Amino acid sequence: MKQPPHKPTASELEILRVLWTRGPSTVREVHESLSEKKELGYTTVLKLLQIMTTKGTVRRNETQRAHVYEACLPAEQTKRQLAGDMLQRVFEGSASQLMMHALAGRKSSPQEIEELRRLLDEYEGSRK
Amino acid sequence: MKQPPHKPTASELEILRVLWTRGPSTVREVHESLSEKKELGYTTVLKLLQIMTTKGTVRRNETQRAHVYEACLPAEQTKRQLAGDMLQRVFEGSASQLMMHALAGRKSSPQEIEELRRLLDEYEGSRK
DNA sequence: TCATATCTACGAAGATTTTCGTTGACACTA
DNA sequence: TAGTGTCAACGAAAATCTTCGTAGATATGA
Repeated sequence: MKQPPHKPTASELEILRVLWTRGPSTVREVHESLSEKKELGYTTVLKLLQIMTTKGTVRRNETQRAHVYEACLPAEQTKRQLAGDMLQRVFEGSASQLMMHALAGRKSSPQEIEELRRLLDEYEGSRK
Repeated sequence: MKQPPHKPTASELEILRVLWTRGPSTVREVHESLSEKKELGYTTVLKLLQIMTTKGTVRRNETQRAHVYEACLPAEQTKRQLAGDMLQRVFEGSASQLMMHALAGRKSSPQEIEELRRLLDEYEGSRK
């Protein structure tokens, strides 16, 4: 059966972000990367990766002694899922509301605003 | 001391949404509102509201036998916090990325796109 | 007043998440 | 080959979340 992709927890997301940027990595590599930001035991990362393996969030290559893990889904897809989930759960599906609240309380550069406009044009163009 | 507002859990958010739309409500009212969507015990809702009270997410008026609960923070503020949190945790602070992923995989009406443009103009205007 | 309904408080079970310690296998090196 | 370091597996503790049953207080109505 094909189960819907699990929504990653906060910790799982941190690990996924490492895998997305580094590409396939060993536990040690993921651990070192995360350690730059906060203290975290090696076996904690290992356990997380093992759990994520059973959940199907990541897969691993066991041909080396140090198994090599990688995300099953591309970053784009998971991010889209997360954004879509919040869109429904918090903003009743209104992208405008989401955007408005995301922009509020932070400083966006004029470049970013310009980029957003460009994206809107692009999105509109792609669907006509 | 002033503690940072707790990030509501999934269930707490469902309750908050009821309180935001209905305004101050009793447990029964919240329960009935939620029951339209899914089955849920009365005491479950009661317990949630009690927990949220200790967390400071909601406050209650106990002058009536049926206590009346209301959200401590306005919807706007909590939504902004949730959107900002995801912006950081998932999209490295890039609003463009967030919007792109939110728009992907769903159909936005031309009206919504127009609304987004309007919001950008407004946002830009407000900060010059 | 007595039965019934409504309400809060309490506690607790089960699930999930987050975190590690320990153990035993394996590999490198002096 | 003996010692040292690295690795995965396992189990489990602690925290948090989700759900509800039960008990006791309070109101209502016949």
